[in-house]
Amino acid sequence: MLSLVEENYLKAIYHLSEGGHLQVSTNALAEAVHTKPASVSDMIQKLDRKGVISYTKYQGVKVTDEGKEAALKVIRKHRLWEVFLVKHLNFNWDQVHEVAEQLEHIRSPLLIERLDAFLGHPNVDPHGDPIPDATGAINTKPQKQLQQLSPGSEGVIRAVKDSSPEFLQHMDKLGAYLGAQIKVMDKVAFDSSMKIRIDRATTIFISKEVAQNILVQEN
Amino acid sequence: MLSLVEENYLKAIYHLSEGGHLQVSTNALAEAVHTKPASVSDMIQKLDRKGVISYTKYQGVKVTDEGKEAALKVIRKHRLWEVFLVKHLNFNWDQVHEVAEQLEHIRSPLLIERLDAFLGHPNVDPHGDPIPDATGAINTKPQKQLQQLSPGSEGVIRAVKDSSPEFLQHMDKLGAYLGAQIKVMDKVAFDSSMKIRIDRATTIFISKEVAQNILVQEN
DNA sequence: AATTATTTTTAGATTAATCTAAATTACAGT
DNA sequence: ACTGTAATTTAGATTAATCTAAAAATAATT
Ligand SMILES: [Mn+2]
Ligand SMILES: [Mn+2]
Ligand SMILES: [Mn+2]
Ligand SMILES: [Mn+2]
Repeated sequence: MLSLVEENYLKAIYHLSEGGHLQVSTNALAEAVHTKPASVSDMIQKLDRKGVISYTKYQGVKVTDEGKEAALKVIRKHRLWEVFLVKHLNFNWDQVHEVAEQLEHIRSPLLIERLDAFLGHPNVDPHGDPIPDATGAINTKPQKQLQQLSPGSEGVIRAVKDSSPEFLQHMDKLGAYLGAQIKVMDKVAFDSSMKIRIDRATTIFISKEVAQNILVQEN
Repeated sequence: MLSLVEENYLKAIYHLSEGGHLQVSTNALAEAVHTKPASVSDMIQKLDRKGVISYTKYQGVKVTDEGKEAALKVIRKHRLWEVFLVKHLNFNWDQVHEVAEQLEHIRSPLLIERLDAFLGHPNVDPHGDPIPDATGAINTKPQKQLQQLSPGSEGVIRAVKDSSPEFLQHMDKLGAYLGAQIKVMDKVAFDSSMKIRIDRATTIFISKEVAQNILVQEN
């Protein structure tokens, strides 16, 4: 049984190790959970004792199979709640994260099972992130950063890498949304910025930073 | 700003003082929040310092206006979530309390406002308890304990005083539900048990204890 | 390889919430 | 008014989560 705080640490470790880094460093984790490295050092020893991560001093941590299962349960809840907020309570996609961060800790197997059914067993959240099923299985489709496409190629926006309100509000301003059809019109070699056409209608310019945070399914 | 634990104490104090007792005793509160009197003694001093209750040593506590406002916000959330669970997630009325006990602490003014609208601004929860509006106003209708009715009188079940799973499951077994039409057929002087007819169809016997926990609106 | 610099861990404190045991106050019945 | 019981409060500890400052280990640079 993990506390709310322990769940947040575990989820952060899981997310940090998703990015390829098998060993998650103390400093990176401190940054992610907004605490100091000293606090992290204490906590990872506790999580190691609980068996959800494996930790060797000065070498960082790694989630165990048991830890992965626990992390995925929290992530599942987080994303299902996000779907509820957007689909049924008319939240915008930039307003859901903070609330879901709280709701993900509600303990009730029945609740999450019923919520999932109520929502029609969605497989992605409002940011395009996949929702693990009750067993923890994730349905992951091949996606590329928009930045990696070359002029002429087309695709559909499927997810965003950055779910911060700032980025999402910028997306809204650009008229870029999940499901939008896009075509790369031009790519500037100098700064990797791009000109893209959305829904065969409007043409916009986006910076490299933006293009890196848009994930597309290529046609 | 109150912590989750402080919110639970405050809500308990509010509920205990609803029963007419203006001053809530340390022991009663300890029982209600499942802690020891020593812990309560500490906590009520803190809540007094925060201005939500007024406390004089050895004399018990009383919620202040500010405290009442805060308590009603938590109660509003608790009851709205209960409605959601029953109406949309198919929970039975005996399954909602524990989960609502957690959900009532989620902090998001937007969430509760939207949830209220989504539910169609209900004014009672699944146990017939009134739901305070956003300003804290409660719409309270005249209700009597079924136990107080005399033979021949009729009415409608509007609420239950006891929301424990045990009592609610017993209600289910009896076929007694909110909105049911009832008529008192007979009342035994010896033990105050009653014979009542539900929906002009089935006749059942109920004990004094049961009759005291059923609230009816008399015709 | 030796010396810095960085990262990580430990030591020692702090705050919130709880407990047990002891001290105090209030109340009730003679 | 006195005395015993019950209720309440205080004292002192404990656990979880955090912090700052200092020590130790690792990594990077001459
Ligand atoms: Mn969280
Ligand atoms: Mn998301
Ligand atoms: Mn609660
Ligand atoms: Mn209720």
